[in-house]
Amino acid sequence: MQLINTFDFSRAILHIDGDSFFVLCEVAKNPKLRGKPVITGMERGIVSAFSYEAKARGVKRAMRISEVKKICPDAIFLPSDYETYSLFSLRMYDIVRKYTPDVEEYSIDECFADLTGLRRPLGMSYENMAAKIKKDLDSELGITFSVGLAPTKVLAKIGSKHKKPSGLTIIRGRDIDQYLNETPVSEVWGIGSQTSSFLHKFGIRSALQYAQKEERWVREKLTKPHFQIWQELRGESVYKIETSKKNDYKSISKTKTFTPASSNKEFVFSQLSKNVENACIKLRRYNLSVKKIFFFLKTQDFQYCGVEVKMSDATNTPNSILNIIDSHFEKIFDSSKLFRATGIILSDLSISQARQLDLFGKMEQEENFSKIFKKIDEISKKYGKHSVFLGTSFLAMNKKQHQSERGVQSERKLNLFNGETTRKKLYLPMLGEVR
DNA sequence: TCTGGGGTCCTAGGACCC
DNA sequence: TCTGGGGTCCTAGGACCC
Repeated sequence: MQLINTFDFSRAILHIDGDSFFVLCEVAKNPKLRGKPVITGMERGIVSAFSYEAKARGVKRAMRISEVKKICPDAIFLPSDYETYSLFSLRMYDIVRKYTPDVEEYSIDECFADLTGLRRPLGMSYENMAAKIKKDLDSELGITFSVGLAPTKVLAKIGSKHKKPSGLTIIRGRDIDQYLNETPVSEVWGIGSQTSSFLHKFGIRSALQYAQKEERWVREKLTKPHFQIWQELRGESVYKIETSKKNDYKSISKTKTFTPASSNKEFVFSQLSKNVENACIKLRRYNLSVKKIFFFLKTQDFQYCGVEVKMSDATNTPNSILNIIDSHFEKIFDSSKLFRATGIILSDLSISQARQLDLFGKMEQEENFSKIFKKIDEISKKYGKHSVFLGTSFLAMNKKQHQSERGVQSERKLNLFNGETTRKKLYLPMLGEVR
């Protein structure tokens, strides 16, 4: 194949991937865990991340905790501690930024960096930069990373995946074919199961076979994202490094599965109510308001039924959303079915702004709610999330809440509530509106 | 993969307009 | 009422990611 890129690095893109990130953060927190089969995700009942020791025993992603106990009785289960992982994540980005400002915070345990043009200023080869960054990360954070260096993002991803854990893989222009030949097309970043099986029909199994297809064929048979991947595989960099920090959302969603499944209408509604409250908390944190909602119920046999509603005015308070949901809830709830989860997706988001009063005083009411929830956000900041919540969420709050939270917070919560009196006093008026 | 939770982007096709 | 041609905007749903 004649690659576009005949020299080693037209661009030097680094991809850094934390090894079993959540678990290694836990080990860094508590060194006694080192060398043991550690598993995170306890609060969800399924495996989220697992140590290499657990992997060696046959533990897999998304496995049920109960399954794990059978094959690995000495496994150590931990709840996810996102605050700690986020701190490690920030430190990871900062260490890489000591070398270049062009860092993309791709996910909690991954980032990309563009090293192009830094050989002279830093006085070292790209290979040495990659090795040094990895060394800094490993030693400063006490956890290991797998690193790939290549001319494009897609190739750098292949590199970091090539040798794990703690690998450093350099894919020079002239090495591309060799690495692509070893990589199944289904493992390429951005090629999922649908596209893989489509490509299989044409005899394309390796990434190399895909990269060698004629441009015309790719353009005709596939869509833009896959065409871009094809370009990237051939060493032509089309994906830029996104250095801007994420500070807004196109959509916000909250879904929660509960066990056992339930056909109790009030209970299912309260689950949804809690999700709505959580989604609105996030909405307000980013100073956003929503105009379109989609809420759904998931039955025990994984059927979804949902309703989408467009609102005439943007809101960021749960009660107005719950009012709407309440008027459509009958349509999707069926007491002869068992439900296992509820969810809400907020889309058509915009920056919240002061609204003008309309003739009917509706806006004024919305403004007042907004003020109330602003206060509630302050209280939550002080006393912990869900120190105050809507009456309609009560059934959902009550149940699991205390197990997963730290004792201190629970106590405070109880004080603030002091039973049901406080809640009723605060929320009965709204409750009346909602139900 | 018998199924947890949170996102993004792209495209086809309909609605509507000239 | 039908026929031509061309454009924009919006939405549903697919596909993919961590």
